[in-house]
This record gives sequence, C-alpha cells and structure tokens, in this order.
Amino acid sequence: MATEKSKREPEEKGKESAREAALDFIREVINKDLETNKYGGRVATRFPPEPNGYLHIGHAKSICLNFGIAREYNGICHLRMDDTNPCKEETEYVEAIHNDVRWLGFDWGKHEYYASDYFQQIYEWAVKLIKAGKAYVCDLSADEVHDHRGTLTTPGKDSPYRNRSVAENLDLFERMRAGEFSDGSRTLRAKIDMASPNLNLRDPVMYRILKTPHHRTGDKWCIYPTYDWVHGQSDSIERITHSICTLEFENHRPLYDWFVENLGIHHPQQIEFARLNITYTMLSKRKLLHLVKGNFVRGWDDPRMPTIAGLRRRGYTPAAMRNFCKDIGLTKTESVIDVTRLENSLRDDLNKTAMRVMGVLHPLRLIIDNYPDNQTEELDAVNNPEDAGMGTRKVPFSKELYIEEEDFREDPPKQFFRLSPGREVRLRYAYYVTCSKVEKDASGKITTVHCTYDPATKGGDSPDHRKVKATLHWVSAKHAVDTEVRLYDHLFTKPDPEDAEEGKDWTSNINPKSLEILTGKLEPSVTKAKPGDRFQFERLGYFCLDADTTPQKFVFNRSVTLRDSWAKIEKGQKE
RNA sequence: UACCCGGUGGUGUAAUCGGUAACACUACAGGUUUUGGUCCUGUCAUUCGAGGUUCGAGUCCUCGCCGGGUAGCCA
Repeated sequence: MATEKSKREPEEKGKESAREAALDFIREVINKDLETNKYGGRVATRFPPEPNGYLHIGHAKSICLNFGIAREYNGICHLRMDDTNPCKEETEYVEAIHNDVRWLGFDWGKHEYYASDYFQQIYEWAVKLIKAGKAYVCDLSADEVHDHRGTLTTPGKDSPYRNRSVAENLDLFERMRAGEFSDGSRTLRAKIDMASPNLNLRDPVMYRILKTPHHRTGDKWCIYPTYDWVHGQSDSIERITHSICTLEFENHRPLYDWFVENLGIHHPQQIEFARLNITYTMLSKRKLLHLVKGNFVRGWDDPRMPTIAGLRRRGYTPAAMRNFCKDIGLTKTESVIDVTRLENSLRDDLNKTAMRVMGVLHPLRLIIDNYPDNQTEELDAVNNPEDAGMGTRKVPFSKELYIEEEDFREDPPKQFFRLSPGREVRLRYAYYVTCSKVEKDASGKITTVHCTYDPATKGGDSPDHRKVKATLHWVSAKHAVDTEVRLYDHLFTKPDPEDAEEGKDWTSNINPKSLEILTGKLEPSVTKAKPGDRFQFERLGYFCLDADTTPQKFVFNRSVTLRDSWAKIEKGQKE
C-alpha cells in the first residue's frame, strides 16, 4: 500500500500545482490589488446570505470561493446575514445557514454580522445624503414610481417631489421613521438621474415604510433600507476589500459605487461571477421554497433537494462538494454543469472512504443444494479495496441466500456474464456456484434458483485457476437484515427545469418517479451503523443511513449508483 | 428598441508581453481486476462569423451574429 501511495503522490501534486498555476479571474484581480497595495495588503471577503431559505449547492460555490480566498490569502471572511426584509426572514434559516457553512468545513470565527445591526448607521448616512441634496422623500405610490421610471428604451420622468427642500426632506424622513405614515405611502429615494440608461440609477428607492417586526430588531424600525442601499454600505462598514457576487448585480455596481463615493467611505471592489446551473436541478431559492411549502418534497432536507441540507442527507460529503466547486471553475460565462459531474465527485470521494458491504435490493432466493443444511460459515470480506487500513470483517454464509434478481437470466442475452442455467459464477468472498435449475410460480416468475457449489473454491479462488466471468454479491437468508431503501432520481424530468410546455410552468417538469421505496436485505454487519454513515453496497452504489432509522427499522438512502457499464451495454442492445 | 455582460471540442475550464490550443469529465476502443466499480492506455476541437493589423491572432482593431441580465418599495 505504501508503495502504491508513493506512486500516486507525484501525480497528485502535479495536478495540484497545475490547478494553482491557472488562477481564476477573481484571484487575478486580488493579486493585482495586492501588488498595487490597493487595500494595504488586506484581503477581506464575505458570504452574505439572506436568511429567507436554506442554502443550496450554488451557495456552496460562493462559500468555497469566499472562505477559500480568505484562507489562501491569509485574510478574513465574514458571515453576514443580509436581513433587510422582515417579511421573509426567520431565525430558523439563520441556524440552518450556520449549520451548513460549518458542515462544509468553513469557520467565520467571531465574524458573524447582520445587516440589521447597521440600521442606525445606515439611517445616519441617509440623513447625510439628504443634507447634501442627494436624497429626497417621495410621495409617489409604488405604481406611480413604476410609471415614472420609464422603460428599457425610454428615459424616466422626474418625481414631482424631487426638488423638495433639504429641511422638508429631513422633517418628512424623521416622521417616516416615527411611524406617522402608512406602509408604502412614501419612500426615500436617491437623487441621481431619471434619464440614466442604467435603470438602477433612476432615483432608486433607499427606504420603504414597512410596519412589520424584524426577526432581530423587533419593532424598533418601521422603515427598512432596501438591499441596494444597505448592501454596499454593509460591505464598507466591514471594510471588505473584495465583494464577490453573481452576475445579475453587475448593473448595480455603478449605484453601489455612487453611494460609497458620495458618502466618502471605504470602497470595496465588487467582482461578479456566473452563478451555478446544473442540469435537472432547480437552483432558485424562491422555487425551492415553493417545493417545500407546496409539499412537492418532504422538506428542505429532502435528499432530492439541491440544498446543502438535502445533499447532506442524501449522503454527500463536504469534501465531495468542495471538490465539485473547485472542479467546475469560475468565470463570467453562463454555463450549465452536467449533474453527473456532481455525482462523480461523490463517487470519487466515497470510493476512497466508504466501507463496503453486501446488500440485495431485489432479492431472489438461491439455494445451494449440495451445501450442508444447517451449516453457517463466517467468511472474510475486505472492507475497502482502496484502503487496506480499513481492515476486514466476517460475513455469514449458509445454504439459502439472496442474490439480486438482475443477476440471473434464464435466457441470457449476449454479453450477459452473470448467472444462468448451467453457468458458473463466483459469489463474492464465498464460493463458485453453478446453476442447476430454477423454480417458478404459476405466473412463470422465477422464485428460486438452485445451484451446486465447489467446496474447493472457498473464499472465491479456484485452485485450478479456472475463470468465471462474473462475481455476484449475496446475503445469507437467515442472517439478513431487512431495510427500507429509498432510491432517488432527478427531481425534474428535463435538463432545464424551466423549459415547460406552452401554458404550463416549471412544476409540470417535476419528476413523479423521483422517489422509489423498496425493502432490501443486508448483511448483518450494518446493524452497527449510525444515521449519516455511508456505505458502498457492492456492485450497486453508495448508500447513507437516514435519520428516519429506528431500532426497529433501518432506512437507507441511495446517494448515487456505481457506474454501470452493463446497464449501458444492455441499453444499447435494446435500441 | 437602450444599457451592461458573455461567446474556445459533447460538457466545464486553461492558454505569461500576441508565439505549437492544454487539463478534466463524458463518449468510444483496449488492458488490469474476487465489485461489469476502481485503476491504466489510446482516440475525439484550428477557438461564433467576416474583414483588418502582424513574420505570427483564441488573444489586438472594425463590423456583424448569437446568448444572458436589467423596467420590485425582493435579494
């Protein structure tokens, strides 16, 4: 094993350094800023979620980026809750965010912040802009503001309230804060340019009246700053150097720049990257919320969900997710990642780390006619052929076994190497067996396969070195542990879930067969497992013990199948 | 129809000051194998188009074409 490792290491190191050599465009900007000493050698990033839902794999990309950069540059990464809309935010989500970021392997230390902690400062800066004649109270309704904004191709019109005196603005704004006006009746707006080709600069709203209690500030405020007004200033307050965000905020950057410049405060550099898209996967927080609220799934942590909580329950490891985020790269090009990339990252990780075990999903009885009736043998099985350090275990063997239905064909097609009448195969770690006959029920369905075994092949090797073309997994019938197994398929039937037929919406693409539940048989060693433990069921896939498990009933989630080249061949034969 | 951003193989990313288009995944073909897994080997693009600058262009210039974003008091 030691020699194998030393053989592999140079390769892996080579790959690492090659990866490091090719810096992504964001790290290039940071390097440049370090060279020019733009921020005095500091690197400070932040991950700024709104606590209005669970984090998903797209957020994982951002988390890995922001915390990763901080780690690499010996900098710092803040966790900041962007909680500026009291109507949508809940403490439950804050806790879920903590959980998920930590689970992914990142630590914000003491640097946890809330935009709501800055409300007073933000308010004072608003007053400052009013005094400078750069913000005004506007009495237009939401609809009227919309009408005045103009369109993508035509300029907007100034609000009739745009030229109020500073004194009047100050008075009105103070009374907005005091709760004198009803929700939506007035706003504070930045005075920029109603004719700007960038609509974000057409006197954007900075404050709205919202008499709704906030999850942290309670009823202290009845006016709340908009995201556009608060976000950049929050970054500035925290002295963030590089504000990394997704592409849709590119058009907002001029506005954020306008705010910090007119306030004369620290100016972070915003850098935008393309958000993650994955085939057969929905990555819109709003729509994921709809899936949960509409009971299309069993909750935020349903193993079919692309949420971090869902993937965790499915059996994903933090390392697999981090590797995935690293592998997909970072650009400004909008792209769609094939979901098999995500699955492959899990296979890669679990192949090296998961304990092997034998389990049968679709049991077919197999009787070894020439095996002693009441005999049980304890056979040695390797726990992980990739890691000898994981040792071996004993697996009980007896006359009656279960094998996988798929592993027997009475009339084998071309290239089918598994068991069929007259054919000899290996039962993993046990014996060579040859099929002598089958039993069928009235409908013609095969109920039992009879075999004879060769006692000389104990352990799975034949002294005469004769070859068998297949090795089957099996479970001893009288030692088998029943388990519920949940098999998952993509939550959506189309690569692009948004691609709905005329007159239908994205929910019409939800896969009605995304969950299949069955009862399987497992070797008894799994009874020691704890929820969250991951296994490879040999020749089938990776499975994770679910939290629904009770002392009476095991529940396994299939995290991902193994690659299956026979399935591919068979599919090709049918076409 | 305005503004902003993007366009390299089936997919995702690379390619210092312009200098032989590289890596990974997939697919396909082999090899190893007590998992049809893993692992190993091989094969698969002249960079959206047209001009231009240059000894030399994926990189620079011009004009097109295509895709995405933007008209919340959401973030």
